Amino acid sequence: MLEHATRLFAERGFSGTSLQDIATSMGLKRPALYYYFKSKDELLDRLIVEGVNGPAHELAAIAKRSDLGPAERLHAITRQNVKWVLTHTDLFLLLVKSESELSPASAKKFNAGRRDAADMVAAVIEEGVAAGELRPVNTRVAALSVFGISNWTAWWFQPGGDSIDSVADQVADMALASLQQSDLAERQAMSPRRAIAALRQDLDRLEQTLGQDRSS
Amino acid sequence: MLEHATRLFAERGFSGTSLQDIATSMGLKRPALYYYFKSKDELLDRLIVEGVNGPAHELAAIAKRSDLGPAERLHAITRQNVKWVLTHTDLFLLLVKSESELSPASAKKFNAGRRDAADMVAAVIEEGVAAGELRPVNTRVAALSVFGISNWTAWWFQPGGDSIDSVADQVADMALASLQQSDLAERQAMSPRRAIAALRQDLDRLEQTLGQDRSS
DNA sequence: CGTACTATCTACGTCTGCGTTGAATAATCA
DNA sequence: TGATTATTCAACGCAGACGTAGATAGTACG
Repeated sequence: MLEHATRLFAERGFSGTSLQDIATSMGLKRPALYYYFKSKDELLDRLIVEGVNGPAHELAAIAKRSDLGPAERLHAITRQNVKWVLTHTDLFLLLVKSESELSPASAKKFNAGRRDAADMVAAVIEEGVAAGELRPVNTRVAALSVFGISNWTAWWFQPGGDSIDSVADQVADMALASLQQSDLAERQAMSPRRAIAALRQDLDRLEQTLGQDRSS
Repeated sequence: MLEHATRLFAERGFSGTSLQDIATSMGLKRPALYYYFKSKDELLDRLIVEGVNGPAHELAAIAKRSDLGPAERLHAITRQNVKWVLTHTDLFLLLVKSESELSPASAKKFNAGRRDAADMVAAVIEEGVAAGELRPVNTRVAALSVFGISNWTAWWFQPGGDSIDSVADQVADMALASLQQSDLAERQAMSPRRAIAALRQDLDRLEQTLGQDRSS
């Protein structure tokens, strides 16, 4: 029943959905709903409780993993975030569309959660820049852009088409690539010793290619 | 006065904003508004008329420019799109948040416009992939992701901080980088003759670096 | 069988918000 | 200055939506 409410609120907005609509979609009369919650506002609060800190825990866990480099963590975070958005699309859209109608307490938690998430991603990017894996950028803009590419999936993903995993993969690839240091710039910045090592790799690859191409 | 309505609708949603709210924000009584429009729905329709095909014209013009390569056009389109979103934030948020409350005719035009824009960007990306400038990807996902990174700016941009132009620049850089062929992958795909030329360039750069570093 | 609890309903009260009407006031023009 | 037009208002009617009260039916359990 919370699913029905979440779906309708996500589609038509909180104010745009009457309890009558929800009741009808469940095959009930309107007063029956008051058996489950005290008021429409309390219903909204109950719905968003699961949403405010939904992905925060998992994202923070990824951000802390020391076995991955910053770039890998950024990729994993983006991927995980897309997967959460696409498996909780209704809840996510409800949160975004009805942010202004939240109770003050919920709104506060909501904004704090968003800020924390952005700070967390910004920190990972900052780290990646320091390590030379990512391009030097305004980390706040970069972090929010990563959320943008992830969150917008909620507006266009269609369950019938591509799988959630394949979309999450490509979106995470793009998010990482959008910030990753290009090889060219990387080499210009790297030490002569490392540059020579990179050139040797290139030569190895070239040799392989020519070996395979012996027929031509 | 249309500005007042757009702003309030964008903040609190169409259903969430009463005509009383709008009147109060303008220092008028509610019935005075009916001198300017026939009904609340007509007001909404009037507001979105400018929005439905807002950036479409300019974006299409960029997409058609033959003096720019696909990658450059993608960058320009993204940049222009971000600038439009950030100079029409209220209108944009109104459109996105109240999509479900549009009149059928407006909703149809709105969806058609969105689809056209996505197709247009997808076509540019497709062209870029064919030209080897962009990575091979699902062009639909890629195009919608580009819109994601652009559109999400509406949720976080603050007029006080970075300038619209600087944000648009960085976002466009990221959007392009998210799809641009990396040097490494490029070399793996390139012919041996071109690979050797690229290696020679690398050596030249290395020689220059060492020449400058003679003191060490 | 009777009590208690669950889940739902019909009917009602109340409030908010939309839209209308007719009149009053201000601006403009002849 | 008189007439016409532009702009605003107070008062009203009405529909829709929230919330409440009390009744009804089914179920569990001693």
